[in-house]
Amino acid sequence: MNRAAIPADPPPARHAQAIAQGLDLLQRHVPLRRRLLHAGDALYRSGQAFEHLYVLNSGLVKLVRLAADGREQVVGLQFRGDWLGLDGIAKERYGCDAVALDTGEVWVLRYDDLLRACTRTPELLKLLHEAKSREIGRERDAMMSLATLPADARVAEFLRGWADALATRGLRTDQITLRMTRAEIGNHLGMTLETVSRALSKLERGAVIRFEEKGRRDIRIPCVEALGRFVQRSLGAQRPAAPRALPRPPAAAYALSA
Amino acid sequence: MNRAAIPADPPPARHAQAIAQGLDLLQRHVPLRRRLLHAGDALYRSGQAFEHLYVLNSGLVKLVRLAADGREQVVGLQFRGDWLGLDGIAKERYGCDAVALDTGEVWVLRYDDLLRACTRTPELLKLLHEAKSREIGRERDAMMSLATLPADARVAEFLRGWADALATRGLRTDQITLRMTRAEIGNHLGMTLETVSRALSKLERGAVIRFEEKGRRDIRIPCVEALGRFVQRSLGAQRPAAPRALPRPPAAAYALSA
DNA sequence: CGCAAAGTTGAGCGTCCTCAAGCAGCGTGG
DNA sequence: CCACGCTGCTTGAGGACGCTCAACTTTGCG
Repeated sequence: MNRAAIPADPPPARHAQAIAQGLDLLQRHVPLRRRLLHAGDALYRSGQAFEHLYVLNSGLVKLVRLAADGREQVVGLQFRGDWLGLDGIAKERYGCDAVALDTGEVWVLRYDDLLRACTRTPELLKLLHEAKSREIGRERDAMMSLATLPADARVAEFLRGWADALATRGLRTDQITLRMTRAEIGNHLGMTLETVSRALSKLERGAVIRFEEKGRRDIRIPCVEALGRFVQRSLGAQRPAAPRALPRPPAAAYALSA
Repeated sequence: MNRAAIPADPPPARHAQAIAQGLDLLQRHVPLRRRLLHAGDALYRSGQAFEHLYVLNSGLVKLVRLAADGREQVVGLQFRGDWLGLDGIAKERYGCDAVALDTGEVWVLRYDDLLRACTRTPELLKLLHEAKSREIGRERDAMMSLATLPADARVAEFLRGWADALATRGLRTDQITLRMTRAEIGNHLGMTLETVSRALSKLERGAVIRFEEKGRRDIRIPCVEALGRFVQRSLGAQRPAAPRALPRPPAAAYALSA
């Protein structure tokens, strides 16, 4: 039926409340340790034995995956309310480094404690399931960005995603302080630092963003929608319509019901 | 400590048994419906209300994500034992299309049935958690491939991943039947169909793969390790050492314990 | 004040995309 | 049976996007 019409995400900033409630639920039902983070601190490292899950209460954490051959990539950024270490459950070893990019606080909980608490408090289990599900979805968006967007648009999309993350948490979205170097951003987005720099300059020339004076890491976003429009424009320039689309199957074989 | 030394994955084909056991556990404790799949059948569509989870018993399914602007991408392939629909839990709507690429059988289970069963049979819950965790890890590998490898190597890595998936399921890995067109592969890997074709030709010239006569979709892989070596070589050609590495922080701030 | 790290910008080049032509497999119908 | 058309695949030529290399500026810190 309504294929393209993906329903809009839930209300604007009711999310923020949901996150606060989730955190509250956690702290009331699961034994946890609070740990203060400073930029550069590692929560855990790739290959380390999995034992704890982490929930970020404040601050910003990057996830860095490293391959056996030495390649490494920033595969994700985590904000308040996000869970860390979920990828360690399957193999009983973490699959990434988790490194703080800013001061903050993380809640450390033993995985078995959490599971125990879940049996008593089913809402907790729901919280955990949703966190994982969300992570999967987010990663797929990142993949799609890498696979289908030109460099400029990828940077714009990255900023839009960051702004969204802030909005979801009830914070102002007209100003972002990037706590990463151009090299880190480039690594995350699959491009070089020079390309990131040029893309940002181009966004500035197009009045989509503005640099706050002093330091090129504070970015002002007058209008978040303009970022989305910039992405659209890059897409439209490539092809008249339906960029890189797959040939759609005959739309048959719905067979939704029994 | 042992940073780069990520421990090798569990024994060779004990995995196959683990998958079979998982499926058995499922079928014994969760009410499920079996559904036969034919190539082109859609299990579910993006935006549809989430209600069921699916576990693939045989066959091959692709996950296609579609963005609001019409872009779409094959974000994953699922084999026997894999779970489908996990991304629907958070938003209560599926985030992808799941389309069969081959004949097969999928087990359909109501999510709430599963959760109920989990309270009685904790191993089931463990199974579910692991499936999600594995999915997260797999997606990050895909991201890294997109972000850090040149086109040729991406294709090689794709084949290696496919062979791995077969090996994990106790199947022979010296022969792969690609059930996708070059366009689909290219879409998945973020390149055009022509580039896929050229990459495959190059792999053939390098004797890393061979085409089975009749149809260019059956690929023979004399030696899986050769694929990995091909990736390494593409990497080495780019830079003398440490391709696209991040500047590693002072390695301080371990603070593992209390 | 001076050095190191981060960022910007330009010039040249390589990888990959675009466009185009040709071929192979396959089902349909005369 | 073969002509026909259709879809999928391969290969080549040319061009564009993004990478490499390099010079320079700015910021931050001892």
